[in-house]
Amino acid sequence: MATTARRGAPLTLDEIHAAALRLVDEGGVDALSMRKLAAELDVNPMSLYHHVPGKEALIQQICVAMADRLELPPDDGTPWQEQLRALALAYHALARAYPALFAYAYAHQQPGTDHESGIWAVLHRVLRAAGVAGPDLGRTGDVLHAFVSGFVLAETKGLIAEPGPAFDTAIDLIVHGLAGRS
Amino acid sequence: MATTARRGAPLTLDEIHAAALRLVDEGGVDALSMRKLAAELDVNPMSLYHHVPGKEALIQQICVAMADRLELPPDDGTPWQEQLRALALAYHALARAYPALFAYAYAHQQPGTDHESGIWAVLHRVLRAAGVAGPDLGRTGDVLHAFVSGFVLAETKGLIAEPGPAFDTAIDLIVHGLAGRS
DNA sequence: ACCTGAACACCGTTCAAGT
DNA sequence: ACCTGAACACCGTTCAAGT
Repeated sequence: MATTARRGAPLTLDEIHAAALRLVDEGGVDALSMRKLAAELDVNPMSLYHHVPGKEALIQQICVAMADRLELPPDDGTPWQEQLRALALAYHALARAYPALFAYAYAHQQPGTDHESGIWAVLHRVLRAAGVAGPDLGRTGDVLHAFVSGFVLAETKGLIAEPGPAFDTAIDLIVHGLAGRS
Repeated sequence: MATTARRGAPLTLDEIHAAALRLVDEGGVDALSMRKLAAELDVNPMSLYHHVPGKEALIQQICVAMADRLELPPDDGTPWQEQLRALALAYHALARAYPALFAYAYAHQQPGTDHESGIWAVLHRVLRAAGVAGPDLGRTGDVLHAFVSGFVLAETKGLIAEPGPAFDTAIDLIVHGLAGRS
């Protein structure tokens, strides 16, 4: 018999990730413990360590799983203002889908790790379309990423009184700021 | 004798806060444990609970202690662009002084708690000077706070490649965005 | 190869007891 | 009033042992 003692099927990394995402979704990152996760999967806590190096690594893994779910807007022919708004909306949607994990990912982000996969390519493409070039490109990209991250983070925390109008205000401010720079 | 068993002087809330800030400063919020804090103060772990309701409350307390150290720029007669920059710089300085705690405070901020004391008054004053009024005032204030918070957070995390120029880019973008709105 | 139980070194916090 | 020791219910993780 190849079946394990307590479960019908062997433990899977995807299974672990799904359960971990569920726990984090329900009670925040603090609610994720290796022991509770194992209980959720009906498995001995130590079995997890055969699929994952440790708790911190597991959290990193579900962070990139979240980042992979970011639906980057395609390069349709629409003006850069609209594409910038679409990108911000995608980021916004991701944060709303995984509020707790998004906040954790932003707070624990490391300089090297590029958790957002292709987001930088899209952002730079849009900025180039807006006429940003040379050394300004990298700086403006960093700034806009920080701005939008800060906004969606604040929004998911309930710190924005009127999220809808405030989102428009935010995008308008960025668009006018980009258009009106010296 | 009024002296305690292990220490010359009785435990003080200020003493606890100072030690907690030191621990967080050295190893991040995760490095703060009631037991390590007690050891640092040469005291039984349980003694802390006579001065503080619990760990989470203690962290909240040192967060407001940090917020109190925010040096808000005075209302000199300088143009609003300059005052906005000064306010952002003050926020920036606070984040650099307490990087770990600042990130924690932003990630765990609650809607009700106004951790930043007078910052909103200053921000709204500057925005009014910039010609923002009516329902735009609250929205724009929320947006700018989130933007600046996001930027200084990213900066303390080392996510901004060129912090100096990027800060200028960020302020310029906001200033032009405010000036050029419809 | 995959899983497990016991064990180690930690946590935050309660409670009854000390002075 | 302030402090303490023992205890409870948790953690993450190592390690040797099972199949």
